[in-house]
Amino acid sequence: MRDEHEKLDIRVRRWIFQQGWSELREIQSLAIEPILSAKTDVLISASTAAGKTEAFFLPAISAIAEQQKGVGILYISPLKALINDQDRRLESLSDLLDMPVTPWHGDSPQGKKNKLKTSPAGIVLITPESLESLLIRDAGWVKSAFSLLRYVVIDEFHAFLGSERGHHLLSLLHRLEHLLGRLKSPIPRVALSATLGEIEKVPLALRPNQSLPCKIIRDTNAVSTLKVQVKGYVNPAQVDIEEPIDAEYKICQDLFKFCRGGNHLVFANSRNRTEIIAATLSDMCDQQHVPNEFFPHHGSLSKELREGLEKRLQQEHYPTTAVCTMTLELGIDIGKVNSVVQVTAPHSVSSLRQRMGRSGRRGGASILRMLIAEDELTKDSNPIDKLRLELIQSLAMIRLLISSKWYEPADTSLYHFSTLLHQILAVIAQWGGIRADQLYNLLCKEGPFQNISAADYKAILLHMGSSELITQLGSGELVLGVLGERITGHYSFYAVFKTPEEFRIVSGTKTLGTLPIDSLVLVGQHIIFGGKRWIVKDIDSDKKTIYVERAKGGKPPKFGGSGMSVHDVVRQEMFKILSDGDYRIAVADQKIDFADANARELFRESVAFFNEAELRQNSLLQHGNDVYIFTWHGDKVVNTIAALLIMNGYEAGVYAGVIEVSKTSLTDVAASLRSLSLRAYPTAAELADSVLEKRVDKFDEFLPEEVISLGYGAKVFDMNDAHCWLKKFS
DNA sequence: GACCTGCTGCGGAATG
Repeated sequence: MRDEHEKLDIRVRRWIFQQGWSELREIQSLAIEPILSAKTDVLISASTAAGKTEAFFLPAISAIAEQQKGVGILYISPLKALINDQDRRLESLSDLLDMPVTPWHGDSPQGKKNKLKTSPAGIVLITPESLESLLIRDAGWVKSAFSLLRYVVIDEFHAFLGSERGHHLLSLLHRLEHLLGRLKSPIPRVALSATLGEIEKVPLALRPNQSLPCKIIRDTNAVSTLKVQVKGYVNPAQVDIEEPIDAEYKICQDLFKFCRGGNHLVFANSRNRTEIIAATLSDMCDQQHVPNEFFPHHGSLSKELREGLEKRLQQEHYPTTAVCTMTLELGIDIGKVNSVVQVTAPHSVSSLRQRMGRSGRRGGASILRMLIAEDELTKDSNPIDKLRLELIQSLAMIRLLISSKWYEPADTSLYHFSTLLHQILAVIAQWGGIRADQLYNLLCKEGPFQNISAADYKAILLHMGSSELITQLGSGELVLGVLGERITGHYSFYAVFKTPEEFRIVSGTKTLGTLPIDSLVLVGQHIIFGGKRWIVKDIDSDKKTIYVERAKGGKPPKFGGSGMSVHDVVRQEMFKILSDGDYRIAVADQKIDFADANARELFRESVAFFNEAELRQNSLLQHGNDVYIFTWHGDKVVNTIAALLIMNGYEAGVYAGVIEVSKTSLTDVAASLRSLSLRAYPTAAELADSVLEKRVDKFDEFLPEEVISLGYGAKVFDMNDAHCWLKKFS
C-alpha cells in the first residue's frame, strides 16, 4: 500500500500530508494503479464519505500534472449543487498544482467559462445538459479543447443508471469519443457510487459496447455500524373531539423529542407531508418558547431557502433538523447528521441506503429510525390495511439493506425511444447534416441504443420526416426541418427528461383536483383520489383530463395508491417475513429485534390475518364483493395481471402491489386467470395498445404509435414473469 | 396522501 502512494505526484503527496492523513484509505490505494495506467474503466463503489472522490482525483491529477494545455479531466455530475461543492473541495489541491478547475453549468460564472474558452486546461466540472449544449453549439472548440482528455469521471453514477438521463449521458460520452477520434483508443471512464445493485452488470451499463475492460473497486473492510429502530403508530378509528391526537401528531411529538438540540434529517416522502411536519414541529417550538430549529427542504422551494438550510446544517453552529424529500439524499455537502428518520415506508432499498449514509458522525454508528403509522382495525377494514403492508414493506427493506446488502439493479429491458429521438436531433444539429446509415452506426450499432432495431430506427426517421423535424437532401443527407430547427434552437432542448404533466381529474362537471401522470392509468381502473374511490371512464390526452365516476366499495386502503415502482425482490421478502412470522435478523446465533412494542403488535396483527386468510397457500381472497389477488411480485408483474383482467372486462385497482377486483367472485376470477394462462397471451406492446395515455417521456409526441407501444410496454409490463405466475392456475 | 434533476444568449436597466 505504501508503495502505491509513492506513485502519486510529489505535490499531491504534499497535499495529503497537509490534510493530516497518516495513510490513504483502502479504496484510495487500490485505485491508484488502475487510474494511473489509464488502460481500463474503473468503478469505485464505497459508502458515503469513504473518500471516493479523492480515490479518483489523487491519481488522476497526478497523471495530468505536467499537462499544460488542453482539458485533462472531465467530471460529470447530476446536480449543479454538487459541482459547486466539488469546485470548493478541489481548490486547495488545484492551487498547489496550479491547475485550473472550471465549473460549467447553467448558473456558473460566465467569466470562468470565457477563460476556459480561450485557454482550455485542467479540470472541467459539468452537467450532461451543459455538455450537450457545448457539443451542439461549439463542437469545433470541444474537439480542440478536449483533444488531450485523459479521464471522464461520473459522480453519483446510480443517479443516472437505467434512466433516460443516464442513457443521454452514455450517448454524449460516445459522441465525445467519436468527435475526438478516440473510438479505437477510448477515454477511460470512472464511475463513483455508494449503492449499486448487481454490481457485476454495472460495467456494461457504463460502457455498453465494452471497448474497454472495467476494474471494480469496493471497500471491503468498512464495517460501519448501524443502529435501526422501527416504531409503530396506530391511527385511532374514532378521534376524540376534545383532544384530537392522531398518529401523525404522535409522530411529530416523537420527532420533537428525538431531534431537538441536534442535527437530523427527516425523510417524509412527499412535499406536502414535508411541509405539514415541519410546520407542526415549528409550532411545538413556539409553544415551548424555544427558537425554531425545524425547516422543510424539497424541490419546490426556492434555491435561496434551500441553500440557507444546507449551510446551516453544514456549519453545525445551531441545532438543525431538515424535514425533506429526496433532495437531501444525494451527496450535497451538509456534513454528517446525528441521525436519520424515515416517516412512512421508503421507496427503494437503494434510496434508504443513501439516506442512512447521511448519518454517523466522526466514524460513529449510523442511526436510522423508521416511523410507520397504520390505521386501527375495524370490522370493515380493507384486507390491505389488515396486512399492515406499509409496515411489512418497511421491515422487508431493512432486512434487504442489512442482511442481504441488496439494492435495486437498473432495468435493462428499456428502449429509451424518446432519448434516441433527442439524440438524432442533437447529432444532426451538431454536424449540420449526416447520412442515415452513419447516424445509425453512431447511435445504435456502436452507441448505447443497441436494443433498438434497424426497422424501428427507420420508422422513427420516416415519422420525423413527416412532422418536419428533419428533411432529407438530394444527396441523401439528413438535415433539420423547420420544426427541428425551432426545437433544437430553444434552450429547453438540452434536457431529455420532463416534469410530468398534471392531469385534471373531472367527475361530471366538477374538477376534483390535479394529478401528475407518470404511472399506468387504464379506462376501467379504480383509483383513489382525495380519500375516495373512483373509476376511470375516459382519458383525454389533449385536454390533459381524466374523467372519473364514484366507485362503490368498502373503505379504501390507506397505503399504496400508485407511486414509485417496487421491485420483485422486495415483495418476495415481504412474503417470506409473513410466511415465517418473523422479521428479526439473524446475527451469529442471535436474532436481532429492531421493532418497538407497537410495531411488534402491528406485525402480530398482520401475521394473524395472513394465516387466517391462508395467504401462504392461496393467491386469491374473497372479501365482500371484491376479490384480492396476491402475487408477491414487483409492480411490473402486478400491472400486467391487472391490465389483462381489465382488458377482459373487469374493474380493478392496484394498491401496494395487491390487485383488488371489484364486483366479482373468487371462482369467477380463478376461472379467468386459468383461461388467461391457457390462451396465447399478448405481447407487452399489444397490451400497451389499450393504454390511452402512454406518451410520458419528453419527445414521445414525435414518435410513431407502434414504437410508443413497444417502449411503454417494456417500461410498465413484464409478460414473461406474469405468465410464469399465471401458470399456477392452468 | 405522488420523488428529483437541467437548459442560451441577448437586451436593457441598475450600479460603481
